[in-house]
Amino acid sequence: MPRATIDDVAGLAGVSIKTVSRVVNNEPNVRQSTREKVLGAVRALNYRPSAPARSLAGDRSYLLGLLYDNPSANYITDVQYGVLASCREQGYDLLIHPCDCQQAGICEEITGLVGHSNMDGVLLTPPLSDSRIIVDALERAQIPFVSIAALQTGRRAAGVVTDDRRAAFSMTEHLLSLGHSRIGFICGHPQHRAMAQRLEGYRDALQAAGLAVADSLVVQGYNSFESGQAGARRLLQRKKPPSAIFAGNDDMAAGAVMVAHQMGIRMPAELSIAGFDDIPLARQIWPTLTTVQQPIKAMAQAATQLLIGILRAAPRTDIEAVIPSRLIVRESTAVAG
Amino acid sequence: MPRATIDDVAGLAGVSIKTVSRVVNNEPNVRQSTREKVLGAVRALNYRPSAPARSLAGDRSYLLGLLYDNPSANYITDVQYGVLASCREQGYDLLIHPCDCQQAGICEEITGLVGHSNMDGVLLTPPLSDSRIIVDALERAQIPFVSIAALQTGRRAAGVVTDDRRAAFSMTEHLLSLGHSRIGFICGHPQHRAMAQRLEGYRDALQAAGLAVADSLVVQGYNSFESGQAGARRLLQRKKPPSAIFAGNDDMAAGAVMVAHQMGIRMPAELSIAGFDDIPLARQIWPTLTTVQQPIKAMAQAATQLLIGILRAAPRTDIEAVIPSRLIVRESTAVAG
DNA sequence: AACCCAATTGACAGCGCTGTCAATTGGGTT
DNA sequence: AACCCAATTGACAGCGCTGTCAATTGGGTT
Repeated sequence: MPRATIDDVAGLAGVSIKTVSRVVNNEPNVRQSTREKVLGAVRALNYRPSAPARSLAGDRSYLLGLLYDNPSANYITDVQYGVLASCREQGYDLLIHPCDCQQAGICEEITGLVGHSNMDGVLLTPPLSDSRIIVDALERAQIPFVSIAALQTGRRAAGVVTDDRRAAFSMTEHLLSLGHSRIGFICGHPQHRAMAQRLEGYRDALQAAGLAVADSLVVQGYNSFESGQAGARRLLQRKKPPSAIFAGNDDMAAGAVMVAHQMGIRMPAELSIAGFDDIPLARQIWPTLTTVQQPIKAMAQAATQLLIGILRAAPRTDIEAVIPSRLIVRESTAVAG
Repeated sequence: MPRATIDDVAGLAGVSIKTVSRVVNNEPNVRQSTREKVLGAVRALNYRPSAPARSLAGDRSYLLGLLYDNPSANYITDVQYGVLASCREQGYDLLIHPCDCQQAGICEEITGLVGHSNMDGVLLTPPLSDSRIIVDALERAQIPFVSIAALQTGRRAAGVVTDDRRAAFSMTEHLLSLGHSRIGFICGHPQHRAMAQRLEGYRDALQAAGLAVADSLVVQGYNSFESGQAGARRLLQRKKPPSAIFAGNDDMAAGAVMVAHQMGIRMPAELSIAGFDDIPLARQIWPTLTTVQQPIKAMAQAATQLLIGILRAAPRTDIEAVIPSRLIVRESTAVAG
């Protein structure tokens, strides 16, 4: 049997299609008895509104986009999970779009994608959320968006963040409390604002402890496992290597762990390593990683709710929701040897 | 300026909207000169057909769904990547839908999802592809689908697989050639056909080498890291533990590696461990995993192409494309000590 | 009882395409 | 030159909804 349409429901309930539409969309000003009659017919016919018809008539698609940069694979799974949870709850569907942040014409690609699938709005993850040209392009094209990341300064937009700086501060304190005074730091990608915040938190804690921030103990990474390996190698080959390494994310920390294994350095006895994010990998390598549990799913959910709210109501802007993260101590950190 | 419609293009090109439609959809029987005139207007106006309007009028949505079971996170990233690549190429969008295979009412949930978003077809990954009730439901609802997995026996359907049995055979041979004669095996989920194939390959190789398949060396796992840990613990606590462990996938192999670390067993000197899939994790743990590189992205791409082909042409069924996989030897396997 | 006005309901156009089928075109054939 | 027929083009309905605005309802008020 073919799918029931709004006309079928209206016929069975003995009302006009407009009234069915009102009930289905939870609009006000429908008598309770009428609402029940319609809902009965909806159930009887197993009616589900046609998404394209709604979309065409109502000029909104109930479709959100999730844009992300390719390599961030480990992190994005959790983001997807959170976003989908909120989408389903609210009757939205989700299109995912990995894209290459660096690529020429990325802005046209993104606005093209959004236009073609006519999404109602998009969710942005770092590093896309940190790109001025991409955010500019979205604003110019008047595409509603929410960042799952810190807002760019001076931007009228909405975002959901965690307290990166404070969490990095706590992690550094943790290492200091274990007696480490030479703590290496592997920075994340220089263009990711969250990564800059984490470096700040590290610096703050050292200063608060009265220690100098040695340039030789801070190396540049690029968020990837491989860049973590490279960074750790540089740190561990110094004349006076650090007794602890704090990496800007878990992927890089895992790379550092790998290098330590290869160099025959025992962890945590001879070297403590800490990460940030608490991706599944943090529990799957040995020693398991002490890290900062970032509530990625919760952040993604909150961002999605925010976006849907913006789509429904008048655009509220300048919103930055902060969801706190917490320290998880596992096997990779211990008292300095 | 508002988005250009088919009428705008028709007006500018001086033809009817039907002709524009023909050109845009690459239909035959349009004079070359007309086609060029229309394409010129399309470019001039930056015209992009409205997805919902097409969908409503043409009764197809250019939307595919990718269904997968929640926990398979590590594997699904690659699948998504491959599927998306093919989708973009062909002008399709992708909706992703994690779902819980075990949950009551899963069939209604799936057909509901597909109906609501009115997808043209769906891609199935294991274990969904191995569930008779789910595949039955899709067939009953006449939803076109392709499995990124072996077909269920006796089923008229299409799927893309790799040569699981032969690859497992090769891996076992590899371990045998290193002098291991007591090789433990951690099975994958009993309801995943691919996992059963891998066990068969392991058995084949032992038999081919004239060795008995000891029941005590085969333990049941459930694909997860944790189940790999449990399985490895059981194997290594035997009076005569194996000198090598072959796990049905990399997640379980990684779990085994973790257990060996915790028990103070040196790898690969005292214990060789091998996995299957070559997920990123295989390179991120220490020692790096010897494994079977499954061409997941290629399989996903092939499956997507197959599905789109089926949607376009008359439904071809009974197709099983086989994409070969290959052995990757890393640090986790070595000559028996 | 007549009236009023907010609450409720419905008629109908129109969103931007594709499918159907009829009309037109134009080069080859007699 | 008249005709024919495949190739090409176009007219128009209709997909299933929502938005707009007008019509109706019905309880409170005078």
